[in-house]
Amino acid sequence: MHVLDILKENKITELRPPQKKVIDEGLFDKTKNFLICIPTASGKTLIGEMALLNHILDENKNLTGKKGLFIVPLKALANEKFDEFKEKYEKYGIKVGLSIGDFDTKENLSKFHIIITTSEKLDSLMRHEVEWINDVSLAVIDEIHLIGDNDRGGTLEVILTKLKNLNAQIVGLSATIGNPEELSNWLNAKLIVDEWRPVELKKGIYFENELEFVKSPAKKIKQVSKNNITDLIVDSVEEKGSCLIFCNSKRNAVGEAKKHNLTKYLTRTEQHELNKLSEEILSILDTPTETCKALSECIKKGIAFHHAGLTYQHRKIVEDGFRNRLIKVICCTPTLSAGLNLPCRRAIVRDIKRYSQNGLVDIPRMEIQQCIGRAGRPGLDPYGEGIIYIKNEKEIEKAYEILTGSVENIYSKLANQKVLRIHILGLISTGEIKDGQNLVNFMKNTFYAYQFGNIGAVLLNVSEVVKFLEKNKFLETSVLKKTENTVRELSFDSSNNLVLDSKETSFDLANPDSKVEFRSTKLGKRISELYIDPMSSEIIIEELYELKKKCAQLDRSKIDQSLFYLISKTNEMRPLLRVRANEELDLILKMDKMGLKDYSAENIEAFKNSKMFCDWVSEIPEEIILEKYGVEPGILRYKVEQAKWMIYSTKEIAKLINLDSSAIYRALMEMELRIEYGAKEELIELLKVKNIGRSRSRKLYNAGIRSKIEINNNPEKIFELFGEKIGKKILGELGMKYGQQTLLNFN
DNA sequence: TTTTCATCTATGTAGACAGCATGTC
DNA sequence: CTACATAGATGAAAA
Repeated sequence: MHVLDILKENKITELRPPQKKVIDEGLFDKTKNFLICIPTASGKTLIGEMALLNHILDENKNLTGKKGLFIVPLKALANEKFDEFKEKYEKYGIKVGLSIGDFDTKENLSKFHIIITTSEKLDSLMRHEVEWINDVSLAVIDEIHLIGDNDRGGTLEVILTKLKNLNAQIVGLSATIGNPEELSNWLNAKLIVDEWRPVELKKGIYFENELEFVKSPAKKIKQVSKNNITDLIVDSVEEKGSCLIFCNSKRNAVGEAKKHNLTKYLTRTEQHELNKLSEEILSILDTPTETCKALSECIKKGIAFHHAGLTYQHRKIVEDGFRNRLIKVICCTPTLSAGLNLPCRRAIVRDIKRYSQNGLVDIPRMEIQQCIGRAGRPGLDPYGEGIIYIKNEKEIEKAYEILTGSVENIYSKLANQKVLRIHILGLISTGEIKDGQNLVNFMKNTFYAYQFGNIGAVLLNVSEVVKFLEKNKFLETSVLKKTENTVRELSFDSSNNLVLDSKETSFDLANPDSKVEFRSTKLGKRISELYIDPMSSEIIIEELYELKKKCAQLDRSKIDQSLFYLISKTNEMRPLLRVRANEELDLILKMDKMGLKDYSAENIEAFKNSKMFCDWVSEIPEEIILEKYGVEPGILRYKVEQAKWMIYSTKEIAKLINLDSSAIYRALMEMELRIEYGAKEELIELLKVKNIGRSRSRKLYNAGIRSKIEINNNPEKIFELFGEKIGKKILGELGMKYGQQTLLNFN
């Protein structure tokens, strides 16, 4: 078998039991779908890889011309797999491509045989009607149980429904779920459930230095401190084991890390290396923040924390330090519970409840199982220990139930209107759905319809969404029988405002005799491609018109602020920054000054958000922004990323509603550049040069160098400001980018 | 006087996908 | 607004 040959060439000579089982059940039959529920680290990915190779190469290891998709839930994971697959399979002539929000491999994706992507990006690609999609004969979906995720499950469900219609082989890789049969039946897939693990996992409960295992004898943990958890991690570190401690909030993760000191248990070399890491942490940002300092201090003591407030670089240092076994313990939030391959000896779940919109709720068992499942490093640990820590004897029973009971069922989240809005518009704007019958058929094929049987409620929901889309001129419906493929133009009134429909077409999706046809408008099509919620588009359009009315009296900074406020009101910008009690009044006063009268909690939050972006583009130093708005570096980056996307989308919408000659449009165009780097207008020209960002452009500007030409004319000054290495980079880039000869010779 | 311990109160609460066109500190 | 853990403040007792 050629697939197994290739594995052998990659030094995989023996398959693990679940992998064998899947092959025996017919993985290499290209028409057979699979749902595979096996523990993390038991070799799920390899099953996906085997399926990919089976499609892409024929018996003689020649390319078949077919494509396989590898769909993952996280960008970080996509990057990881991309590197891994390239390394392993490019030597066979297989081209591996990566397509995620931040990054597309340079060449057209049609050239690739394996495309690694996220579900949202795949959805977006399908909206752009890429023709290569028809060459896809296999889709491997990692963490397919996320179809039950509140926020993102709907998208996964839609792309799966589409993939089913494409007749591609579907291989779903899943964590343990309560109702795997339901999902596998919907997928028309062979279900494989296996508990096999490469390293044995002992599940246990820890209470007052007593470690009680579900199936093994209890163990008394030696008391070396006043803190139960310290004792538990010291016990592990003394046996050369590492620990992950899962906490329910960022604050708690940091707090937990600060509580312990492992210096006593470190060798001199380790201490030395840790000190170096600690220094490195401080050097990530120009001015280290409180978070940086805290992390740096902890790392010296052999312990770290890990959560979304850390920048990418911080996280990387922590993860690598842990893999190299320098960092002994990481206190983390769910950032580390799924995805990333970061096993440990002992996984400790410190909290079994967490805040949500409905107050304190139980953390889903599935998640706790995933945390616990991180225990056991293949080749390093004789066994792993997955432990729930409890503070109160009363909780013992509950913990036992979590460890031994069944996990939750997963349920379709397609009923959610927000999810439906964006997907129905998407389906109609690509022409996949042209009429009511198409829509009904599509909905009938979804997991939602399969799971709930009765499609009536779904259709009611869907009708409402269609009406919303129609009302806002994102699509048009007609009960006539004629078919028009052309995308409709929008109509505007004398003052150039979009004319919205006041009447609704009446149709009844549930009635097969009721014939209704759908066409997306230009605006709808674009919104679908921009990948934003149609409801956000509604907000954007409304607010843009409002702004247009008053924009003559507003100066430029007021327009900027209004634009930031506008995007902060969209769904995509959520969750917003929380407003603390002591800031509320101040914010309301500032809103009043802006002429904003609606002081609802939501609007105040949106306003706070918008202020932060204003400060960001006004070049307020990062550390001051973080302090002022109570955010952490990682969150600020994330927010800026969101804002950049929404500013772009707002600009595109402005263009379509005939605002493209207004002051608002010009502000949006400039803002697009400014938001990314966080800089004032005067720096825009400099920012366009590669290797020049927020702080370098400011340095140049203040030194009197304010254009590309001036950079090229003042090389000495550049070297003086940035040193030789960076100076060369900047000057070299300028020459290349603008097609001029680089005039200078540096030797 | 300083340190330690117990009690009360105010405070704040996880994560991270998407456009487009190419490279920040 | 949910309901809890935590940090910090306050005050009392011990050193």
